Amino acid sequence: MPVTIDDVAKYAGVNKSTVSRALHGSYSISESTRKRIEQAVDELGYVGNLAAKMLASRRVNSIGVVFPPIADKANQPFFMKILTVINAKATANNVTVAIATGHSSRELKSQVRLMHLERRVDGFILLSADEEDLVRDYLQEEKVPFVVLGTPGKQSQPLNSVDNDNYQLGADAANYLIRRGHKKMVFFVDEIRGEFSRERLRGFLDVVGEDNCQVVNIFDTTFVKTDETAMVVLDDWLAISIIERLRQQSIHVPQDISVLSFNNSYLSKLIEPKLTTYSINIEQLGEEVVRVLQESIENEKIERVIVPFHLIERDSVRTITG
Amino acid sequence: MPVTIDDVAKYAGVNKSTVSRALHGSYSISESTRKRIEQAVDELGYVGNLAAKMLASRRVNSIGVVFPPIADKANQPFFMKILTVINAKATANNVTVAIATGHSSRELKSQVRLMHLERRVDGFILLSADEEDLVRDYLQEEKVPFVVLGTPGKQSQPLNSVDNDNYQLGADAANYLIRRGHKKMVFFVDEIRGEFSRERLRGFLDVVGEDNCQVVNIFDTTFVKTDETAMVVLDDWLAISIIERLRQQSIHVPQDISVLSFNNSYLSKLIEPKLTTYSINIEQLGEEVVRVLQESIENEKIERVIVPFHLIERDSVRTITG
DNA sequence: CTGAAAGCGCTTACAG
DNA sequence: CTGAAAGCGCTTACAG
Repeated sequence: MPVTIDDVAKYAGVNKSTVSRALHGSYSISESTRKRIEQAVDELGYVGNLAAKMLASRRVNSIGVVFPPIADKANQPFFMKILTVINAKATANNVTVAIATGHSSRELKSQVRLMHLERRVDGFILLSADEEDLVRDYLQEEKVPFVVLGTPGKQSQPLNSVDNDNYQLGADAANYLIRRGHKKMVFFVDEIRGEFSRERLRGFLDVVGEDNCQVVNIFDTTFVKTDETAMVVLDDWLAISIIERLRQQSIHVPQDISVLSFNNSYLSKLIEPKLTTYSINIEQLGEEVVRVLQESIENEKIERVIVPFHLIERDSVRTITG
Repeated sequence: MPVTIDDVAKYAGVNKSTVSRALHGSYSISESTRKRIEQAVDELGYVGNLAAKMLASRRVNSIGVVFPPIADKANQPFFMKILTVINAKATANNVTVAIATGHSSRELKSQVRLMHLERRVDGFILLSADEEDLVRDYLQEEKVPFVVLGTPGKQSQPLNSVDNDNYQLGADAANYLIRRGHKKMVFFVDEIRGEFSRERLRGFLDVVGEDNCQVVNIFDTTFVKTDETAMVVLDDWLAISIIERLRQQSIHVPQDISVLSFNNSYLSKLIEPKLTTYSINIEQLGEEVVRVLQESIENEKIERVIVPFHLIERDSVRTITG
């Protein structure tokens, strides 16, 4: 039989309400009884029963992390990494992480709904949101605390989000390439990724000008390089597959064309040439998203946080002189 | 205010104990009152409060999934996939999934310990176990139900596990290559992955014979191909980086050397040549692991399950004739 | 087949 | 600073 708060109280010779208070710091307890209680807890190896706490306090100390519908993207390494960071941060704050995964937005929503109705979690983190997003809309409707990671998409009311500044990221990429002497460029878009792809493209085009940039869908294999000297790809993985495609046409990177990509993933320094890529600071993204959620649970605050990025220069972009 | 079981009872004109029983199927309830209760549940939108259920029933309906210490491998796509499968299966059985991640075995153990002591979960799934494994040992010591995915490593008593037959996998790879005419081979091992790497190697060597196989550490870049015509690599990702390394020495796959790898990952059909690789049936692995855990929670049964594998033939292995 | 009661292990006003 | 009591929302013997 696990030891209960009553055992501790008896052992320390106080009432269980005193034990409860001593264990929560914020109440005034005499130094001596606190000592005795702490000792009792130690000697008995007491750990509070979660269910009882939840029931009595109406707080769960658990958050739900909602993955994107797996078909498109859930197994990119990004999601595993961010999950790890979120869990670390949550654990440090004494909250556990429950997850929701599914093949469709509908499935996800029904999981989220159940988790909410059963009061399994205090709030949710959406690891991504589509333009139309059942989960987001449900949560907003029900006034459940949540925060979306990345571009929040369509929203009826303001909501919590933690994001990179994708517009700025695009603009920065453009400026970097121009500084290295590039004039004509290709920008590969990926329709699946919606919003954040569009934002980066917008930032990029605003700097280089539409006339200097060919916009190509990543899955369009009919693309032919003309006078472009650089290309921007939304993700290291895609960059790798494009580099491979080009190699088969005897177009080499970076000699014939430079490649600038995003995410600084594991793979980006494993392949040849090592990729020049933007690091999107997953660590900070994860910490912020947990912090924002917790504050929102506490006091219904709404925040929009932008996390900075930085460029990792490696070998896939060359400087054009003259 | 959420609706409670009392509301439902009042609405249906019965006692709440009757409602509780009606909702759990296995009790005998007259058809008519069951109807009325179900209707009340629908109209009121009742969903049971989890904490109250847990406290009263002493069951949690939640399982913990423990990731490997992230440093080495947690962000391989395999883990994301298996998590998805586990979650799907668990959800179908009305149980939620909580996770534990960490940078070290010690960190992981302390998370697991807390989850257990607070009774947040009924049992655990270890996504991997090392030869020496603090988490496994703790769980075993405390008699907490758990199952390990993959080779269970050192164990003081029998424990639940769900695994591929790694020995058989190695032997199968050897037979396949021999059938395709290969005689001299290289087997790349990866010390990080310990046990399952060793098992596959053992199966492989037992078939081809030690004299016909050069065993090379994956991180040993001094490897020089001599008369070998085929190599076996533990994982698609590693295969890709080796193929790249060889290409720089103008050794091409599969013309100059064949490559056989494992996991049938996302990447394996994206690159050139498309990889011939073993599919390890993640779907089934995930379902089994949940089933075994639940049975173990129910009735303390111990099981050891082996999940079959199959080969996906693509372009990286060629047949040697003559 | 159903009701009344006790109990799961906590928290938190209320009093002093 | 501390105790006694009520209550959180369920489940489950016990009785009938």
